[in-house]
Amino acid sequence: MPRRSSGRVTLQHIAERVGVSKITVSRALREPQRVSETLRLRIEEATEALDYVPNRQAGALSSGRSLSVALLVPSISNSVFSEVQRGVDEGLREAGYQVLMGHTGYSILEEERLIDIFLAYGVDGFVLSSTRHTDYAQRLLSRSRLPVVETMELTDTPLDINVGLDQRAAGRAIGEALIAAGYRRIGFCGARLDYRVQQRLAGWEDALKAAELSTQRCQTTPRPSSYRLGGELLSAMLERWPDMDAVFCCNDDLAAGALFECQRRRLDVPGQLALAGFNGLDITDATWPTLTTVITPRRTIGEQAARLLVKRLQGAPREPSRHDMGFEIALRQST
Amino acid sequence: MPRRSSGRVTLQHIAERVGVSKITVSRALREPQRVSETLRLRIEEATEALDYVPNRQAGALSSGRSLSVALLVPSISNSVFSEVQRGVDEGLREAGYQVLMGHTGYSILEEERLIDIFLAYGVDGFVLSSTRHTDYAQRLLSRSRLPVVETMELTDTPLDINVGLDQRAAGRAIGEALIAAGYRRIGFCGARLDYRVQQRLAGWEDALKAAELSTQRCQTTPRPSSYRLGGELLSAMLERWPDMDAVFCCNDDLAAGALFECQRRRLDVPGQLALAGFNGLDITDATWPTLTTVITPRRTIGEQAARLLVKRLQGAPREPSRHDMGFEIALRQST
DNA sequence: TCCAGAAACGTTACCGCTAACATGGCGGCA
DNA sequence: TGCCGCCATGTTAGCGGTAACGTTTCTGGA
Repeated sequence: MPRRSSGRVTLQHIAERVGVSKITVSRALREPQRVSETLRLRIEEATEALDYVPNRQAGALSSGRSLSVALLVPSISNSVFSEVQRGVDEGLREAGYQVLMGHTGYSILEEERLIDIFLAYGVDGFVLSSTRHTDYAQRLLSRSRLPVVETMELTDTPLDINVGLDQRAAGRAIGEALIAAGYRRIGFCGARLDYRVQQRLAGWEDALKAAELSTQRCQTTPRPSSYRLGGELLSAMLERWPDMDAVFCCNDDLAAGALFECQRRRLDVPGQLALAGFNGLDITDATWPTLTTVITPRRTIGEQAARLLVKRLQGAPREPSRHDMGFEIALRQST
Repeated sequence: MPRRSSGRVTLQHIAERVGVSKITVSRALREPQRVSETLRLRIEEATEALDYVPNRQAGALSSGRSLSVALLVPSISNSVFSEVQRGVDEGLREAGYQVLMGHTGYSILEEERLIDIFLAYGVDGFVLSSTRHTDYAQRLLSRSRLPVVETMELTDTPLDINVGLDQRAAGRAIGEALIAAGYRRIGFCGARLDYRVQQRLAGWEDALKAAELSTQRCQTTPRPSSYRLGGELLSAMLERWPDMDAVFCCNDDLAAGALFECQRRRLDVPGQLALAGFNGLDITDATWPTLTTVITPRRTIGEQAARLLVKRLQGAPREPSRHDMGFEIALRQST
């Protein structure tokens, strides 16, 4: 008993039109050199004439490979990750893979849910943007035996491939840069407080402690980061520590928001207060004054993740590895 | 001859463990009320014990529904679309659908490619963020008979469902607002020049012509929008039309960039030059001075798109419709 | 001339799941 | 008691592809 026929054009339709078997059509489309020239042309013509769209689900079910990869990012609106996404996308597209993106909202539970979903979709690999996962997520991943790239931060215990930068070292470096520039009463302001932000904070503390400076000027909140929040945090800090001469903001959004607040208060930057951000988003190079920041190689991280993943997808053996992509301090007008 | 068994846990494994047939397991998971209480519990237990992950590809292949929907946006880094995405995602998740996102880079050819790909993945519907498509894309969509929502802008000839706002009317409204505020030598600056920007420009011209003002102060470029570009365009405009007293930027990024350029030039905003943006991104409410803009209901558009799509996915009949979600002029400090 | 081997295409049997129909058992009612 | 109908579960036959192996035809060298 035939089920409702979806009206969809299948290999069978093309095969009948051309007068061959469907496996031949399948071959003509996937391995053209294995089919005779004339037949291949006739099949191509029929394929176009019928507007054939292959059914990847069927193909994946049969072959065990879906030619797709899941990319999980914490946030879509955060342009930090859109850069990573581009790198990943570009690298994987070249190799014939489609990237399916999900966003976790900075929650490892949501990450777990997405891993489950994308496993159900039969992806061939994962690019994650963190090194922290739930136990169940780790079990699912290791059980699946799929290649996994953990990005953005570095870890001593990678699940598989790890591509990122040393967030703590970067935090320390910007702290040292501020100290070198002569600032002594340096504050830290952080939002969201995910693991990466905590690492940056730890690095900032490292730098200040090494210079025997006080690390008390530290204002944090679990609220998500935004321009306005940058202004609010800065206001609170100025109230608590009026003598502060510099602030390292855990990301560029906060730094820009803090800068706007300074403008509102007619506070001269960097004359009365120096500001530094983190990531090197476009805005840091556009504001007046331009913002000192830590430029993170997001695009490169994405590309490298893609490159290593493709190697594994094409059969390279699994061997846990860690790739430090570094960072760069950009001293600009705000310090 | 058995093919390589993937090590994957299937319904069959659970069925054997519990001692029933796999269709019963399938039912227990999808329609729990159709299976006896005791059996259901045993099946649930086995499912958890084995970390069963269903194979959606197989399910979709068999049932003809994948419970997934494609959302195509022009750009991921543009936060305008991340808001739309959230609305869509939320609405569809409630109904049990997974959103698969793709980005077209503002190219209808890339959109066509993605439509082809997502059809191959067997999505059950599309949310597009434009009303302009290639002929082939339109053919594919109409052939597929899948529900399609075209968002962001309005059209007189929707493929199916259309949810958006009247970009031209919005452009006209901000033009009129500037005129009402007393400005007479009003410029327009636009980047990318996609269809929506062209509509805003047309609206701006409508307003100026209606007030018998010159529309010559118009600076455009096909380059993608960015903060820096806003500064560059403004510089060029100030050079060509030193008498200009207000500028409507086609989006908030340009407006913010223009504002930064004014700060750099020590040009008082709004005293010497008024600025207006478009979209109502967070930044417009954070800068100093805050930026006048047109607030577009991006989140609402996404939610409404999801709501209408779900209705169709659940069987509502197809009837082309157009939904104007409006906009709001936010007069702030920059004018 | 003969035969091995490659090239070109076909047959069969699945991948994992579900729609549709089939079956057996039990309660309720005339 | 007998029959109807429903509830819980099973059987069969695919969905649209592809892996693996088979068959036929062609080619060329001993």
